[in-house]
Amino acid sequence: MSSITHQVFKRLQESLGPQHWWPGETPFEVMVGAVLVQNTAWKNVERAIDNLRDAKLLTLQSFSSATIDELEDLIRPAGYFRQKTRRLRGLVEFMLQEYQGEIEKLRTADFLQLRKQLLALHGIGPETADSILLYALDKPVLVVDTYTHRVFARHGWIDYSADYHQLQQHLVDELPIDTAIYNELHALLVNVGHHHCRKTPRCDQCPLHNMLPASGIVDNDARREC
DNA sequence: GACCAGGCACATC
DNA sequence: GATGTGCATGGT
Repeated sequence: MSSITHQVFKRLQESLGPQHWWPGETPFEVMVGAVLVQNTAWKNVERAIDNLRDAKLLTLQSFSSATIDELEDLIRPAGYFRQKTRRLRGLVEFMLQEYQGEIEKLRTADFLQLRKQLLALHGIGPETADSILLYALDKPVLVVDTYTHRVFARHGWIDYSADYHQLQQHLVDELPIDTAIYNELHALLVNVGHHHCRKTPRCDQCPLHNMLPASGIVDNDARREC
C-alpha cells in the first residue's frame, strides 16, 4: 500500500515530468544559489549568479579572494545582499579551513556530520544545509520548504505546527531512501508552488487538486489549496 | 503602492 | 515555546 506522500510524488511526476534540478552547473554554483535563494524569487538569484559568473567569481578560490565590496555589488539583485555576502564568505571560509576547499573532501565526508557543521555556520539553516547536501553533494537528504509545509498542512496530512524536522521526518518515513526521489519531489513541490498554489488557488489544472485531506474534511485553508 | 518570494537570526514576552 | 521583526531586490 502506497503512502500519501508517495502518491503525491507519483502524481506530480506523472503530470509535470522530470524537473532537472538543481538549476546550477557546478557544486559551488549550487551552494551559492542555495544561500542566495533564501526567501527570494529565483529570477533575482539568477541575475546575481550571472554577475558572479561574468566576474569569474563562481569558484571557491576566486570567491574567497574577491573583496566584500565587489561581491556585495554583484549579489545585490538577489536581495539581502549584505547578509548573503557575509553568509557565503562564511561558508567558503569553512570549506577552505575544514576541507582545504576541495569539494571531493566534502563529498566523502560523513554527511550527517557535515550537516551539523553546516548548521553551525551563521546563516545556514536546515533548508540551506539540506539543499547543499542533496543538490550539490548528491546526499540522500530530503529538502522541505514553505511550499511543502503549505501543501501538506492544508491537506491535513501534517499538523500546521509541524516544524522543519517533523515535516521532513514525516515525508522521509513515507518514501524509499532514494536521492533521485528526494531530488525530484522537492523540485516538483516548488513547481506546483510557483504555478498553482499561489497564482491560481484550487484550480482544476493542479495535479493535486482533487486529492482529499486525510480526514476527508476540507477546511478553509485546504479549500484554497490546489 | 501593497504584497510576495525555494530563510535565518535575534529580540521579546 | 510561541510570536514578531529586520534583512532588500524585483515581479505582479
